Amino acid sequence: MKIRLTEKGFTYTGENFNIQQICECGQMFRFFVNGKGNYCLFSSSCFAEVEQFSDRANVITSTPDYFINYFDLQTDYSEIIGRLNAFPILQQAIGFGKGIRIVKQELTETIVSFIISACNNIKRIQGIINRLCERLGEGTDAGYAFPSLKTLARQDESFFTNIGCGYRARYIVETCRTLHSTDILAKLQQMDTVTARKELMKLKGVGKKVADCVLLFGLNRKDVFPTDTWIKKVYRSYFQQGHKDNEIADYLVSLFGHDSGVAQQYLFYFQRNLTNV
DNA sequence: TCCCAGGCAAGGC
DNA sequence: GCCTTGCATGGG
Repeated sequence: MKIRLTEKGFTYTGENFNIQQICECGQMFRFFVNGKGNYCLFSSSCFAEVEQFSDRANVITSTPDYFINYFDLQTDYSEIIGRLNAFPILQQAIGFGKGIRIVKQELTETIVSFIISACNNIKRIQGIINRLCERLGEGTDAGYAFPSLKTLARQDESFFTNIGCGYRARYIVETCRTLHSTDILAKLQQMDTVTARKELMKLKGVGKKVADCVLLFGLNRKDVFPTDTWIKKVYRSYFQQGHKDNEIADYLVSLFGHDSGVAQQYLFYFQRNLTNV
């Protein structure tokens, strides 16, 4: 068994799990490194501290079931890697970040977080989301939960402006109220990827890129390739040229199929760490 | 300082 | 449809 429950949480023994890479590959925003050098992360109302070793990881948490699902531990990433290694640039990126896994985040948190991410930098995104949780989230001994949809839908635009959302404030207000007053969230789970994307893009502040991030990180649809400024750099450096910006995502999905989302994260992490450190 | 950041909506054609 | 522009804010 790769997963063993312990008195403090659980231990995962196996390949393809590196908590630094999982946190830093751009899919989540609520994490920090504590005094012991351990990555600590919040998701929804759950908290975990992870001790990383070369052959295993100890996940210290009061909600092990949540994080066993969250870390996508039932998926065998070596199979995905085996297929992606056929592409030389992927082989290189996987060599750099083979411990990445696609996490399964709660839908509302994913939608709000990635609306905030638009035309923003990662430090500032993290700051805004932390303030959002501090002001509206339920307090626990570990920190603050992500606010409930009900609480979010009750805020007016000035609240989101005051925590630094800028012009995204009105998008968040409108989208939270829509999510709260309809059953879109439940319906999204049942839709195929293309239909779900169209539905997501009806939400204010959600375009193609944000929708694809929600599909990947919130609905665990791996047949999408969120294409942002970093991925455009990757495309221009390593792939066949000639596609317009709005054609790149479809082209990359045509190459990587149901492994697209995982490929995207390997390449994103690779590109950011090559050029941004 | 000035440029840019995991884009999106709205308006013009 | 496709292309351009404005947008709040703060990190580097």
